[in-house]
Amino acid sequence: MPSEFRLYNTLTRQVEPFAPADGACVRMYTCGPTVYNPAHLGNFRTFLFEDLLRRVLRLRGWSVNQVMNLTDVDDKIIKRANERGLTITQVTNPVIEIFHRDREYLRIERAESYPRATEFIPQMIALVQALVDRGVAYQAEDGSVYFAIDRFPSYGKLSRLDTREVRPGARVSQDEYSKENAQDFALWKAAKEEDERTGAAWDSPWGRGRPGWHLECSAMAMSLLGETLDLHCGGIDLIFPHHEDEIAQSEGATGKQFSRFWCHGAFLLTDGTKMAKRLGNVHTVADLRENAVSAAAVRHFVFSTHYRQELNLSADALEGALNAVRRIGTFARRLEEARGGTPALAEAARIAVESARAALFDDLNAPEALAALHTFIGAANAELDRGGTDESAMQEARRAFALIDGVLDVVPEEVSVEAGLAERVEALLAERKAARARRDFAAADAIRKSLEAEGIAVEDLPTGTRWTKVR
RNA sequence: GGCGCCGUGGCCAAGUGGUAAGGCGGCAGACUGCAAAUCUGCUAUUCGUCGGUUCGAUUCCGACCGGCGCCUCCA
Repeated sequence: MPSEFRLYNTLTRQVEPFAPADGACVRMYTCGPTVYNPAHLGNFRTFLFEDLLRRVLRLRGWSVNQVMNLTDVDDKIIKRANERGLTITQVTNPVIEIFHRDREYLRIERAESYPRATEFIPQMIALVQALVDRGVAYQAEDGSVYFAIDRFPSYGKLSRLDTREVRPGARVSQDEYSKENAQDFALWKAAKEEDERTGAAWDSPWGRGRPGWHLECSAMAMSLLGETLDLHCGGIDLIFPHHEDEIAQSEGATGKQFSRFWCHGAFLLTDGTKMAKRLGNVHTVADLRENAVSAAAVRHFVFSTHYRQELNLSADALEGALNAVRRIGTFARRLEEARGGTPALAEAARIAVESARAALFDDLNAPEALAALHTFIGAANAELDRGGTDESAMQEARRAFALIDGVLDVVPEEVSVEAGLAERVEALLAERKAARARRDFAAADAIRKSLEAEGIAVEDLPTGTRWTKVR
């Protein structure tokens, strides 16, 4: 199947054809979490977008080498470690564990590597050295090393911001470091007392210190993926300054293009505003689990809006996703159990795959892929109602569903059944069957109602009665 | 102040210079002892407002109104 894959590139502000430079493996770097606090759903929206991207890249036929960094040394981590009398590692280790648990809950595929900033200090120092050698970085009086943006002419090409002036209304930097130029950013920060105390200081040619935030990503990306990446992704708020600075550092050191494509996911909002820790309106994966919001529902919710569009988290939207995903789950089971199909089923399957691929390859149009899936489910259900004995049509339908769901991954998980429950339910259902046989529907309905009250759905099918635990 | 995004039915949300996908919800019908699931039909003469370009605009341009984001903590 030919189909060109197209992706929006922040560098050019256009949707462009994309393919990996070597034609086979996409080398992508995705900015990961700063691990001082469990990541919130806003962070996960971005990670979900990246999960979608890597799955679509594979659907297109490429392999993927994804790196997601874990920023395990930074101001907030040091602050927290200091407050609690811990080392930064003692702060970050448990948070990293939570990150992976949340990641798995949301069915976000494991990236090929999760480098920790603290494990790449030598590479970072080498990068700073290269920049100093090339004359685009300097050590200031405070001992820190800064990148001199006016010695890097293309600075600003990604964000297209006029960095010359800081206007009224802009947040003003309260920098405690001394720099030549207000826009220069720290590559290497001279160690302070609390850095030493929390294990956040390393030896370097410029004295004890620690890496600047931007430096971490450049060093890890280039160490693990080479000097020119195919793709670099993150949240839209990283465009400036983080990604702009990464470009400056990396290209300033190598003279080569750092990343061919830059992709940014839009924000997740809560109550109409950005979800951010400092605004105190964050929701986490833990909140979702408490409210029995399945991963499938979250994915459906997130993928129902294009990744470059803001998305507002609301109870109504989540509820809608939960219901939609229930229909998908019912259909998935029905597909497994069906014996045969019809020619029209096969035709619907072909259309679904074609539409979903076209949508996904067109700048990750997940909402449209979801629509293709739903349209397929409607058509397939109608055909299945009609019966049919065509085995190959059935297989084609299963393949189509597996292919699309292999990207979206929106079938709700089965609710686990605790020991002993099955026997108890079966016993009650036997009683109910007897009641129905003697047409004592009041008794039969009472049993069904009591089971439903504890989260057991009872359905009478032509083939017999089936029960499922729904929560 | 600079830069940028958005405004589509009750809710969520695609999309296109040629006459509005899909989901949720709701209503009616089929099926069922009744339900559930599923199916069928209905649910925006209209895409923030006002102008302009055009044979034709929701889609292009301009203004305005409303919401949001970035301008060195930030997914």
